[in-house]
Order: sequence, then C-alpha cells, then structure tokens
Amino acid sequence: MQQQAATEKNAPDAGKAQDVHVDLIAVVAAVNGCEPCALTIGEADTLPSGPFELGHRSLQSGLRAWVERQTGHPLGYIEQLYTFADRDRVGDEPQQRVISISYLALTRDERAPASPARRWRSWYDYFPWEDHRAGMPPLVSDLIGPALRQWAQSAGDGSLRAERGQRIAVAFGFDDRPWNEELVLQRYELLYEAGLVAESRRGRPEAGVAPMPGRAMVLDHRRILATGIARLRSKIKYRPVVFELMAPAFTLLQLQRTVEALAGRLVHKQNFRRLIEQQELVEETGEMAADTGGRPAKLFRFRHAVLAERQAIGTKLPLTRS
Amino acid sequence: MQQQAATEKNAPDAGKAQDVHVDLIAVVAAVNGCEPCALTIGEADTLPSGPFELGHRSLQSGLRAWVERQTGHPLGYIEQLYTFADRDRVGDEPQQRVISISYLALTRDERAPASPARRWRSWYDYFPWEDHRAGMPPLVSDLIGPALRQWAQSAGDGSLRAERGQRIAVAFGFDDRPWNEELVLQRYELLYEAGLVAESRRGRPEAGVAPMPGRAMVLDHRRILATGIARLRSKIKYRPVVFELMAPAFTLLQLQRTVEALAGRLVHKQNFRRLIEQQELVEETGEMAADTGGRPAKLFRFRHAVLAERQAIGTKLPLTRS
DNA sequence: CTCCATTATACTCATTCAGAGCATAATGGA
DNA sequence: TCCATTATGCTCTGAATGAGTATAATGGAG
Repeated sequence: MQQQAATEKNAPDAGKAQDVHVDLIAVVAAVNGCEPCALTIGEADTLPSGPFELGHRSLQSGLRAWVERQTGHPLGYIEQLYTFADRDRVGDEPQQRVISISYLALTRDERAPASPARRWRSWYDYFPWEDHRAGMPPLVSDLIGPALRQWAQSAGDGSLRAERGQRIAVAFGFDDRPWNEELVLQRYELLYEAGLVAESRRGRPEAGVAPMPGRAMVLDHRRILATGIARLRSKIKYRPVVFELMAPAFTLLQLQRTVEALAGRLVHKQNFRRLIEQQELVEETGEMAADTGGRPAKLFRFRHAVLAERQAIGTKLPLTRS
Repeated sequence: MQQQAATEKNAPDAGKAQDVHVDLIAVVAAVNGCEPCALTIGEADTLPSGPFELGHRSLQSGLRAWVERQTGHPLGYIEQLYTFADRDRVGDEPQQRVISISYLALTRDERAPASPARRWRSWYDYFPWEDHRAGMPPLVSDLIGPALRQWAQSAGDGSLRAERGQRIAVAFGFDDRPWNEELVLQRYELLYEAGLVAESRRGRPEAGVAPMPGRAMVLDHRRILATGIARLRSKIKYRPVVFELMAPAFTLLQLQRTVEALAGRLVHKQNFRRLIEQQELVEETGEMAADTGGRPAKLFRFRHAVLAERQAIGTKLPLTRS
C-alpha cells in the first residue's frame, strides 16, 4: 500500500522489510446480572483471537470470524482498541515479528450454554481492585497500598521514589485524591512494574512480595482486557454505548445497575434518571416491568434515532456562537 | 505471540495464515503562526511513512526512525491513531496484505529550512471546509451543501435518501444544527462516498459534479490526516496536549490562537483565560511578551506538574461520593 | 387487613460552571 | 492628545450537577 510513498525515501541501513504475523484479539464484554464479564476461551484465561488471514475481507470481519468460530457468539458493536508489537516477548533477536490488533466488542449475554470452549468471567476476577461499588475494597488499602509503597521506597534515586509515589497516589486515589475509575490500565501497569502481578514474574522467580489477588491471563491478555475496560468506562460517559449491552426493553434501574457494573462505582439514582431522560436517550415502551419487588417500573427502550441525531455531545472549550 | 492461544482453536477453512506487510504512517502536526500544519514529504502530498522492520525496537521507535530519516524532524509526543488494512486497494485477490498503523505526532515547528524532502502545509489546504474561524466558509453552503444534497437525492431508496440527508445535516451543521468541529472524518467520508473528492474518483472517470476544492493526497493519506485532526480536536478538550505545540514561553493570546487554529473556530477570549487559569495549567514566567501591539502581555509556561497531578478531568456520570 | 420493606418517581435546593458582555489598564503610533 | 490595540478583571444569567426530601405503588409478614 505504501510502495509509492516508500520509493521516495532513502533506504534504511539496518532493517529488512520483513513480513509480519498479525493477530486479532477481542475483548468481548457483556453484563450478566450485575457483573461485567469478558468472554474467554479454552481452559486457560485466554481472550478470543486468531491470525489475520488472506480470506478475511477486513480486520473487523476477520475478528468476527474468529470470535464466532471460537465461541459461537456473534458480535454486534466493535471498536478498535490498540495495536502493539512484541509485548513481553523475551529472548534474543526474534526471527519473526508479531503484531496484535485488539478490539472491544459489546454484546448481550446470549442464552448459549457455557462450554469448555467459551466462558464468561467477571472483570473483577481479574481486577478485584477495580470494583468500588461497595466502597473502596479493603484489598486496596491493606495489600496494594503497602506493597506499592514498598516498591516506591526501594528505588535508589530520590526523584524516582517521588515520581513513583506520585503515580501510585494518582492511580489508586491515595492521599485524599479521588478515585478515577478510568485509570484501569495505569493501575495494572503499576502493579506490573512493581512485580505484583503474576505476568511480570514469569521467567524470573523473584523472592519478593506475593502477587496481588486476581486471576492472571495468558500472555498479555490481561493488559488488553484492562485497556478494553478503561475504554468502555470512558466511553459510556459521552456515547450511548451502554445500550449495546442492554436487552431491547429494560427498566431505568437495570440500566443504572449496568452502568454501575461497568464503572465499578455507584451512581445517584434520581440524578441518573434525570440525566437519561433529559438527554432523551430512551422512550417508554408502554409496558411495565415484570415485578422486581416494590412498585412496578416502566419499561424503556433505546431511542435509536439519537445515533443519527447527535454525533457527539460533550465539549470543553469556551466557544463563541457567531 | 499468540501461538499458545491459536493452538486451542479449530483452524479456519478459508484462510492461510499468510504474513503481512506493515507500514507505519505519521501525521506530524505543528502550528506555525496561526496555521495548523502537517508535515509532508516529497513532491506529492505524502505523509512520512515506512515499513516496520526487524531493526525497530517497537512500533513507535520505528515510526520515529522513519520520520527523522525522511524529514530530519525529531518527534516529541506520539500517540497511536488507528490501524487499517487494504484501504482502497483495488484489483483482484491481493497476494500480499498490507496493514497501516497510523500515529499522531505533535511538535513545534523547527527552524530547519523547508526542502523538497520536507514541507509544512496547512491542514486547510486539504480541508478548506474545516476552517470556521472566520465563520462558516461560503464553500460549505455554496458548493458542498448543494452537491451533497444532490447525491442524497440521487439515492433510489427513500429511506436511504432520508438517512443520507440526516448524515449530511449532522456532519455539516445544516438545518440549524450546530457545527461540530470534531466530525472531520465523517465529513471527509461523506464527500468520499459522494464522489466529491479526487481520491474516490481514481480509476473511475465519472462525469458527475466536479470535486470539491482542497488538495488531494497520495493513497488514503488524506483520510489518515482527517483522523489525526479529529483526534487532536477532540483531545485538546480534555488533555493538556496543546502545550506540546507551544514554545516554552508564550502569552495567553498565543495559546488561544493555537487552540483556535486546531479547532478551526474562535473561542471567547476572557472565558478562555478563565478556563486556563482556574485549571492551573500554566504559571507566569515573570517576563513580559516582546510587544505584539497593545498592552504588553505576561508570559506563561506550562506547569508540567499537572501531568502527574491529574490523570483525567472530565466526567459525565452522576456519581456518588460515598 | 395493616404495617412495612422495597422500589419508582417527582420535586426542591444549593453550588458550580459556561456563555456572554462590560469595564478598565497599558502600550505605541497618528 | 487621541485612538487603535491588546491585556486583564469582574459581573450577570441560565444550565447543569450533586445531594437530599417527599410521595406513590407494589408484595409479603404478621
């Protein structure tokens, strides 16, 4: 594709334009009950993935093909997450480079039964420190905080110590800082750097502190999952993507619980309703909810029209009308 | 990298896991005076790019190497934009797939002289309809509007007609809708679909309407540039990235002009200052500006500390304190 | 049947923030 | 001296946000 452009350049001295193996990886998310889940395959904790092949019309269709083949689960909404190369590759002089293109996909949990080939697992099995719906988990202040602080102190350089301390405080909301639920990746990477997750100890049997609670995943899949969670937590705030995870009809409380599951924190009920309604994201179906204990609730559906009506909402610049 | 994962899957029927050629492409942005610019190389309108090679330590370092080699311009801030495959590839059954990984890089215009190998060109040479600093350009209502509406009307299906009309109105702010400066890519893609840019007419000499004003670029580089502009216009609203484009010391008006250049629209001066100051993004240097006509202005510098202090700002959920 | 736990839903109130505009302060040049 | 030009401080209004109070329907326990 770039031949034309490439001809205009001086050739690089070092490299050969070696071809590359390309993998497609999916973070498939759904909210089952009140738990946000990711789809995994096989026995190990592995995200659906497979190589990009000649038969694929596009990257996305290649991804869809792989996920459906591996899990039987058709994908709806898809967005690209990130592309990276050779993460945590060890050894010398790789003969072949590998590139991973990751995607975030949103679906409703299908009734298809779990099988060895396909399994939903809660995000918070992998990231127990990310669920703040019942307040800050004791894990954070009792285990993670001390372990990270010890790591920070272990730095020889004073300024490095300070910098680590700062990063820790910002990422985990220590020292009276607010908890920012979007910093999923930063938190994971801090723990990784500090040798506090299993993935960063592979191949080097350190004696240090025990790894923090939370399931590890194959290769760098947990990092990819963290990226997906972060993206979704951010995106629900300015785009109506939650509805990709909802049944066709739902109560406002169900919607709220779904948002809370994703964000890992609680929202104010009345204000949540106000927000949803004044943005006209939903309309009444006319039906009432099959009782969930208490006064019956109206059922709503997503107003698909908003997708066309508004392409974006938020702004943050002092703009002039003119 | 994914071998382990791949072994667990059933093999796909169609594809062979053929290797792929990977290209790195950079949108290098700077604001020169009051014009937002992109760096191009060679005679044609081409973004710096080159293949990912064995000698590269990572994708980013490969990109840096290519851009420095081709333009002599060292890169500072870099972020990944998007990865795509085989855009506008024509012909049958490609024997080799090509993947392009695009990046957005921000720099200050360096004093290095222009040369045939390297040239800054205004964004708005390529996208004249994107500059609304002097109000909506006549081009939009006089040329683009009519041409797009004609395209919409040419649709056989009535619902397709309506859908196109809606997309056009949202993207370009017709029918009393607000202009949304972030929809750069959507606007370009509409024009592309409608056959109103040179890129979508290559290889098919249509008789229809003339293409809209604005320079074309090689291959799909204009689409990539549009992606970069859109990302930057969005990002300046919630992350302090503008400062990557500023000299070490600057007046608030210079900062404002830079933001306006990027956003393609004017901002309210007093409110802009209020925003910058109350967010404590800058601090006084103590110096005053070398006169620019009128009362002398204080010089400011970016408070680098904020990068560590705050990892994100905006939210949009009714959160509880708890 | 009554009381109560539970959820739904409607309002109110205070605070903050964003858009807009007015007013005043320095400067250089006509 | 007056004026054009830019810098900078401050006010005002309306909308959005965080938080809390109050009332409406349910079903189940007693």
